[in-house]
Amino acid sequence: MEALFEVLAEPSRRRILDLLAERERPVGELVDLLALRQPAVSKHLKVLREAGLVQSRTDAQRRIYRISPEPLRAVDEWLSPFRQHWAGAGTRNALERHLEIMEGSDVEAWA
Amino acid sequence: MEALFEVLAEPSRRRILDLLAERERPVGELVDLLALRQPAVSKHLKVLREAGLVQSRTDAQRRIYRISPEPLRAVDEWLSPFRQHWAGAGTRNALERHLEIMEGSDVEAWA
DNA sequence: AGGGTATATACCGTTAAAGGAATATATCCT
DNA sequence: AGGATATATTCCTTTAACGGTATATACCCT
Repeated sequence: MEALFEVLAEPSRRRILDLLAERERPVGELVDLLALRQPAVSKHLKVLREAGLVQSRTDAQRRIYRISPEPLRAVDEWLSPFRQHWAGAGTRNALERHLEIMEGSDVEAWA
Repeated sequence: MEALFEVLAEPSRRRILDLLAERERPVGELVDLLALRQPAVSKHLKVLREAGLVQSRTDAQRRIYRISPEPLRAVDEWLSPFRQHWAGAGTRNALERHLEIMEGSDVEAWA
């Protein structure tokens, strides 16, 4: 049981998701696009399948994969608490910075 | 140079970000909250610092850490293409499913 | 049946991440 | 100065992810 974020940590796997977000594709097409051998791609697809991020359907010898993005909601939800910070201290305009200085907060001490 | 998603793949590091999202904290407090020894926590904080996800300020012997969520915007942006799918095939209502069946699409073949 | 194509699985070797113990560094206090 | 506290760093061991080659499986076609 691989955890969602671990699954997404692999760059090739994110690339596969990007490619499948455009349209569904057979394994061979992914192999062509992904500087990886076919077994490596199949293994990544297995991980993605087990994470519920892709689904596959059979077409003769080929397996057509498509995206199944539902689990990504969890990532979106995990981000929620941080979105507030984006509008807050992280991104300050000149006025806000000025007010902080007036109040004596030592912004520059942070690194 | 650690890539953002790799940094976030570590559960303890995400937990640290969650804790710092609530409020800034010294290292010792994180150690208490995180079934990990102090060196391990310091190492995770180093990784988070180098990813620009946290900042630290000195308070006598202590280092107070706070969140710096700007880099998380990249995650948010990466998710964008998938949000459309959430409202699309991923989450279908009864009518949409019915129409697909009428059109002969074989939804059940996917897994 | 047998050969060809497409994908999955098994079995390696290599590499690196993660955590612990020990130690170094920095700061405070008396 | 010297001891105490807080954190960072070094070194080591264990574990597992990743990719490759070789092979198995499944399906097609003649």
